[in-house]
Amino acid sequence: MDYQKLANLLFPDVTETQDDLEKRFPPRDLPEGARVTRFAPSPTGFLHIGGVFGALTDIMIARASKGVAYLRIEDTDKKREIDDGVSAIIAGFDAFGLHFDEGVTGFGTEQGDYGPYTQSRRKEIYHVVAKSLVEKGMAYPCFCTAEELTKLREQQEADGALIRGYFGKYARCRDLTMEQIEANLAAGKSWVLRFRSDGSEDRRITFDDLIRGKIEMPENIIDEVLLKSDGIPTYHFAHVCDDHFMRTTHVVRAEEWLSSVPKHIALFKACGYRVPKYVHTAQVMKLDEQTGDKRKLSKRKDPEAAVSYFVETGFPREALIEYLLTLLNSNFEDWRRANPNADAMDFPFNVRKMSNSGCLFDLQKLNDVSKNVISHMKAETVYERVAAWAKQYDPEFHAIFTADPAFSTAILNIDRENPKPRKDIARWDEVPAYLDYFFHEPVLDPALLPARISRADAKAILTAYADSYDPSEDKDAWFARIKAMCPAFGCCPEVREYKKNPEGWKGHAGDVSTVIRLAATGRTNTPDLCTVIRLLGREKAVARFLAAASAL
RNA sequence: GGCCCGUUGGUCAAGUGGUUAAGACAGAGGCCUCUCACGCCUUUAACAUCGGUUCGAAUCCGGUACGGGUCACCA
Repeated sequence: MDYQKLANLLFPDVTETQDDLEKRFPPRDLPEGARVTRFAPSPTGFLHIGGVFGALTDIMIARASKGVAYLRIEDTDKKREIDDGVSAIIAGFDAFGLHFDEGVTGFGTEQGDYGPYTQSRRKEIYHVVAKSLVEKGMAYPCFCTAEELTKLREQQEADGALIRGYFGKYARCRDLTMEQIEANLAAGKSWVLRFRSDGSEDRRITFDDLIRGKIEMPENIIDEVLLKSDGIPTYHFAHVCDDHFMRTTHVVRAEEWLSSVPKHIALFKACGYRVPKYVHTAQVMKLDEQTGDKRKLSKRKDPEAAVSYFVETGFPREALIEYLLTLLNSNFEDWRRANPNADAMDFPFNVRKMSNSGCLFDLQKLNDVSKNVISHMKAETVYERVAAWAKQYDPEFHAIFTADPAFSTAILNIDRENPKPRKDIARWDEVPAYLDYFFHEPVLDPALLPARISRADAKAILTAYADSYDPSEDKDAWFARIKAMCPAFGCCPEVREYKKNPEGWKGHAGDVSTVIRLAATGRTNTPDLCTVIRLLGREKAVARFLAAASAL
């Protein structure tokens, strides 16, 4: 067989050689030990939480080694592609403040010297490599139709073949003569380019996965499709070409790819490329409420799988990143405690600390992380974030919340910016209900009054308090006055004393303040009441006391 | 089914032959306290299983079970 002739027949337009490509995409000039990673999604749907997980891994690995992380779009499957797939990915990363150093940076925009970073724009590159493989006799055209392949599969199943696929004696087109190929081509038959595997089923290969360690597998024997009939490469071939010429050092991908590594190694070797390091990450799972089993987080079944869920519910982006980092490297939490104000991106990430088993996505833990993150924010920041969230997802609240920014900021500042800040808020969508009583007149539910306090007493307490309320009092003076009011209503000024002798009193200072709290806010639990009332303003507060009193 | 990966408390996990088997979230109890939240203290709870190697095994080896992945002109 004259492979050179076959190569020219198959790829008449290809004039470049692999050497040309090597010159076009020279090795990167990076410091010793710098790692080049890539995140390579397909634009087939919304950005998945697993995508953020993977991208974050790429970025952290690159950052910790002063390397490069780039974004490549793998749009080789035209059938599954959706229209705004790329923008969904970009917007998703943007929402979480994740930025790549290189690659696709926006809608139709790219940056970096190793592009294009969109596979559909790299056809010529793949064809150069494909042609060279044909020249070396390592790839051949296959004219089998879909029906023939289906039949082949059925035959193998019927035979109970242990290994299934296009290989060995099943590979009908593997040994076509030049005349047969020319005839098929002349007849206009469509063809794919297949790898001519020289693997053997009783040889095994070993490789190192940075997370899983040494792995041994049977050698690849399948004549994998390299180029589909439309000339677009399959994932396998594109992976090899791109990661070589984009000079990727570490291929980070989900563990579902683990079993195709032998295929990829065979291809790298056939092309004469150095095999990159592999990092196969465990998948993010969730607990199926129906079956009680752990299972892969699914785009269809689990709304929280889409990153848009976190945007809509209003988890701050930092919280999701922090949570993901704790999943990625469990010592992140220790580091965070030691460096409470550091940028999460400066965390010294270690690939080897990554877990090798799939973890459940734990919303409760995210909640906790988020409360901590928010508690460390300044009131102004919280205000801005809530306003931005509400603008899109709760316009009605947005209107009242932003009507008086100084007031809204002040109420968000209660018990904030001190060594033990409150941790009431985990997500922005909790804020409207949390701050409700500042914006709407509360209704006092008599059922919430302390059982020890009669309605008549409550009414008297409120009337008396409305009269004497002095907004200039600080916390101590404020509570001192509450205590001073107690004896008039048969209540004990000191809770501690009351507890020692509950029989001697109708109630205690806490009960009195509960009545006031109910009148002012309609709730039994609120942040520091003194501040709440002061922020309400004397007029409004007194009006609430009197309204509640008359309702009793 | 073949091949591969995995399995430490409810969850995330530390741990690489000798530990009272960390820590965090969640749960329970308590302290603090005007309520709540915060903080602090206490507490419940785990090495899938069976064998082997070893003076000694969560750690090494093998079998079993269970979970996950993969076997396309999808990625």
